[in-house]
Amino acid sequence: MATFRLSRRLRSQRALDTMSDAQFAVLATLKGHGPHTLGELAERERVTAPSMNRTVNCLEEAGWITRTPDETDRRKVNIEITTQGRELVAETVRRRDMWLAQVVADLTPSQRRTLARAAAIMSEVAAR
Amino acid sequence: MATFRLSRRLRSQRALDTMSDAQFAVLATLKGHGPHTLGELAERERVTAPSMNRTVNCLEEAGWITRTPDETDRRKVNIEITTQGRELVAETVRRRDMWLAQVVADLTPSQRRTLARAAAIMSEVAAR
DNA sequence: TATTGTTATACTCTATAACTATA
DNA sequence: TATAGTTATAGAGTATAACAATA
Repeated sequence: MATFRLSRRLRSQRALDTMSDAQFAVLATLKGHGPHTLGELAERERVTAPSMNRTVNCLEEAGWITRTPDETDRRKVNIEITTQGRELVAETVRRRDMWLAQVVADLTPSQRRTLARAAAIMSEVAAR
Repeated sequence: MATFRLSRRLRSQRALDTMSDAQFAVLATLKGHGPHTLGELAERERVTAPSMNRTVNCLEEAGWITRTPDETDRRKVNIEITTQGRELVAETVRRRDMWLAQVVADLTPSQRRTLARAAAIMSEVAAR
């Protein structure tokens, strides 16, 4: 329950209210891990290809990403984040960091250490 | 990021694949905190009344909840979880607990203490 | 023939605006 | 007149099935 609550609270801190979680997740992946094909994005987000295609369409229309046909395998399409897309992700991260910084400032050093250790364990657990 | 990852992983453990998160959240609220009016549910889930109305419609058609006009204020509708609804929530909680139990079994006692402490801090933080 | 991306279709969640019934 | 719930309508995410282009 604590995980669900905190997740929801963090998610509410974003740069653009109009952008959905699904869209932002794709944008964050592209910014953090470079260009991906549609299939790679779909697999990474555990979503079907048509679903990811729709999300990517929205991002493309808004100018946050670009589609480029792959040179070597013409079936593939390389999806890349634009400069504006990068800035949007950065701004959202800044907001979340600001919110977290305020919250963490009120915690004791011991509580901070606990959260840091827990984060590592939680990531490990979620990967199973 | 750890919070988002774990949240997603936990959410994937449910009794009915066909039930959405929004529907399950309402059901869990009704089971844990008793009957609510439509407006109360909407406010609690931070969603508009029409949106909640639609979710409640689906739950009612499926037999997980019942609608009953309020006796004292006829504008209001009391929404209550059914016996089957209770069982569905219980089953989902069982599944999540089973998954968590398996995961936690592989952790050290120190790691478990860290997660327990972190959960309390995270809940507190999310409430701000 | 298999793979990659796309389109067609359908259902749920979300919202705002407008409407009904009740207070 | 204000409030609680509902319906109308529209946009986005999700899915499966079917299709086009390419390997």
